[in-house]
Amino acid sequence: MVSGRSPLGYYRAFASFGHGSGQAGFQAMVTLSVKQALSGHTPEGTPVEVRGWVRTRRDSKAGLSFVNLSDGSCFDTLQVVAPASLPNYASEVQKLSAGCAIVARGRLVPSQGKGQAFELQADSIEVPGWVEDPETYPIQPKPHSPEFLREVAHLRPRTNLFGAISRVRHTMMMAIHRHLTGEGFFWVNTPIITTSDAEGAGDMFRVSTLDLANLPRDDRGAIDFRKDFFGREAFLTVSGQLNVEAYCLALSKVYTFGPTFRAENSNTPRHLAEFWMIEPEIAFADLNDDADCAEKFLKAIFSTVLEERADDMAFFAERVQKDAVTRLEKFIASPFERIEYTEAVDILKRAKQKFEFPVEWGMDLQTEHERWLAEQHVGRPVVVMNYPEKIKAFYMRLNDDGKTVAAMDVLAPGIGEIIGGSQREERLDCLDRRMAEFGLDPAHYQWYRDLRRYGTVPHAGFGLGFERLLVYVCGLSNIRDAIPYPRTPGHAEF
RNA sequence: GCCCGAGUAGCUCAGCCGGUUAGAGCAUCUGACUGUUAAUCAGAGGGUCCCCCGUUCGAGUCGGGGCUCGGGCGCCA
Repeated sequence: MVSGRSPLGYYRAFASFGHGSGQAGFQAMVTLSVKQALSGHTPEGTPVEVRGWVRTRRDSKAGLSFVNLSDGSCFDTLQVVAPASLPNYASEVQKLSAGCAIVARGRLVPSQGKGQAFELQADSIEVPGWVEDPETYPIQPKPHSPEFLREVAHLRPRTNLFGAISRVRHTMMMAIHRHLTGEGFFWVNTPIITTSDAEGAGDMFRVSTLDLANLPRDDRGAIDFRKDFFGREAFLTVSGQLNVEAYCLALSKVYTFGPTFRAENSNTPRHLAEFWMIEPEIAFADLNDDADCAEKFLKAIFSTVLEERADDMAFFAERVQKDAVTRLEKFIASPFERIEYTEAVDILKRAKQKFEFPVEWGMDLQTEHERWLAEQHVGRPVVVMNYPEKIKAFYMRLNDDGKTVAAMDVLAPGIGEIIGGSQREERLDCLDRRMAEFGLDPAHYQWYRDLRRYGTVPHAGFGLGFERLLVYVCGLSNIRDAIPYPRTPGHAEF
């Protein structure tokens, strides 16, 4: 909504972009988005122009047609009323079908029909873009399966579902930047091309300019990457965390937010080869500070989406998942529970619930365990803290018990793990010991070790897959619908 | 990568134990009707039943192989 702006001010803001302005006694044409047209901020009778794509057309023998127009600016469509007196009424208006691009000019008036407050009484309708074969245009005014729409990823944003997802996606991205900025964070753009296997986080995509048909070889017959573009092996990033730690130990509160790549052969509704990840990192902070940060973060993002995209969220609740709105509201209102990993294992072992996988101290929790904890046992989001050191990454801080590291997972009802984080090992000797245990060559991590040699401090952070969060917010069942052009094993169309 | 399921009109699907010309809703086109709301009513057009091989007098239907899609698991965010 365009709150805090007078109708007059709104009008002025757009009048300068209109046609024929500056003539005395002539009211300038105002180009409005559908959202603006429906907002009620434009004085009745103002000459306006709206542009978009036809969703449906209904003809009336009373001498007019109703054209529902969408331009993506909001969930709702604008009803354009086209009188039979238009010169192109029979030749064009009555031939409009779903997907046609039109420019409609006329006056905004209160609607005589039910279902909308305002409508456009058209003086003219231009059709810059026809649909060449209406019968085979894939997007019809009816529900389509997400599976089918994945085959037409270039046209699916024209549906209610993907329009809503796209707007919520944008709103969430902006909400993340706004929230973290408000908390004093700086956005650090860590590299997309990397030469270190950041944390063994997964298989990596190789970046190379070598001629695959004619690879340079060294003395021993191995591929000579010294001849490659960067003079050594290079890959697409699997995480910006290690790089952002350096900026954390200078700017105190930082985050990465960018594309991330995993070359794993994962064929599930929860995995993408290319996705966006958010990784906040805070200095002078321990695991509890990290959990506080994560809780505040999630609640702020969800609040913003509910506030700014109420129209789209109402659609998800109506058509995708009944409790799409209420569970976010419940999430926001619930203080997170915090339990120790060791305690969680005890609870799971005592649970009457039968699990497919056994629970044993030292094993990572399965999705079924995580969901049972959050949904059945606690009934709200829960942070599980301090996991066995053997199942967690090398950079996580060893606890005093010598058996666990300061790692945390945020588990939410409905999905399981939504955030993973940890306090980082800031002690050089401990870090070196853990790297040795993981078989990592310290020579490849000199700059990372330097951070522990020069002004090291306790610090912590977490990682969050953006599309998984979007799946949760929208109530989707497949992550391939949470990103415009999904990349998965065997798929990089479009 | 492993396991399971599904491919029939533009879309969503029905099609029994193998048997005549493969159906419905929506969409499209034509007409009727109407300030209409995924309008309604009537009619019409629209099919390589995913592909190949096999069994059979006869295959959308049964068997084998392949392809594609979906789900579960693993890896993980």
